[in-house]
Amino acid sequence: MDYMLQLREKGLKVTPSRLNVIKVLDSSHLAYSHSDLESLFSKMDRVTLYRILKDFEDAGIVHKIMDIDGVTRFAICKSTCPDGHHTDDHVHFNCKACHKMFCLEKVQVPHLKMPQGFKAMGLHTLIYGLCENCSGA
Amino acid sequence: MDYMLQLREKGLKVTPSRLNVIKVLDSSHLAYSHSDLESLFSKMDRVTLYRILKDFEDAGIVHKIMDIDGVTRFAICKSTCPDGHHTDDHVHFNCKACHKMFCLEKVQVPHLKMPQGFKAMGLHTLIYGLCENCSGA
DNA sequence: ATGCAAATGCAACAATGTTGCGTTTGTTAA
DNA sequence: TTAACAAACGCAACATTGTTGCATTTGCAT
Repeated sequence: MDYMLQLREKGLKVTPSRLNVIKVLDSSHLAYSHSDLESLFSKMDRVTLYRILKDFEDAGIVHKIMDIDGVTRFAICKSTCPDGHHTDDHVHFNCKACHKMFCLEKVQVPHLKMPQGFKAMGLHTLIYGLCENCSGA
Repeated sequence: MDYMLQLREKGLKVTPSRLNVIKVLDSSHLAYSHSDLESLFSKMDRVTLYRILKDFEDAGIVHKIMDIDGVTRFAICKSTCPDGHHTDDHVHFNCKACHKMFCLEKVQVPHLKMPQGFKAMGLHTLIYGLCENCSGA
């Protein structure tokens, strides 16, 4: 594992809890809710998990997004984001059936023209529908 | 006012609380948070406000969106949405400075091509940056 | 004016997220 | 290796947001 390296590079101490969280998130392109992770690591304190996710977000290791139901979710940053400032303009897909949330890194979002006076700094695109498993395709 | 008509058409009884809420929302293209409205109508019960907004959403009078900070907000539906099923695919703009949220009805979102197997049913586009007031333009 | 269903207010609860503080642990440097 | 310090952790308490049940009030149709 060079998760240890990755953590140290960001100035974060290597702890079992952090390694567990980063391992799970990095091994899929799904966005996990806090309660997903909480039940996955039942012996970890709830507050510790909040703090780990916050630290990871600040370090640019994960990004936080809202799903269609207003639940906050966390996913690994595949493309390296500059610390603190996430450039995760990629599309997120939320399945209405299984409620999983996918990062669709490859879908390109065209630039949108803003009305006079509005200065865009970034955008979040959330698509909902049926995922590959649930669409029966 | 024909807010009364609008409410009756949707099968909702006309009450002072409902008239107040619909008046505020309809008189701007801003999306209001629950706490915005709560402090605006301080004598209204918190639960009543939740229920009014829920009823309005079900009736297609308002739509609910998340802002950039994960706060749920409500805005009037300008284009008529079919009851219960919102087609509010328009863009929302969140100002990083004043935290206001605008409905940009006129910005068109191009159709995005999904990866194999993913069936899109709708999308939310949230742009953040500086609004006309805060950009100094 | 009357009656009924719908809307409201209140209390209690659940879920999610935050803060403070004492204890434990990772890391650096002797 | 060990000692020391800062960072991370666990726990308790609290804040905010949203939900549910029930008794009371109110809008509206007759």
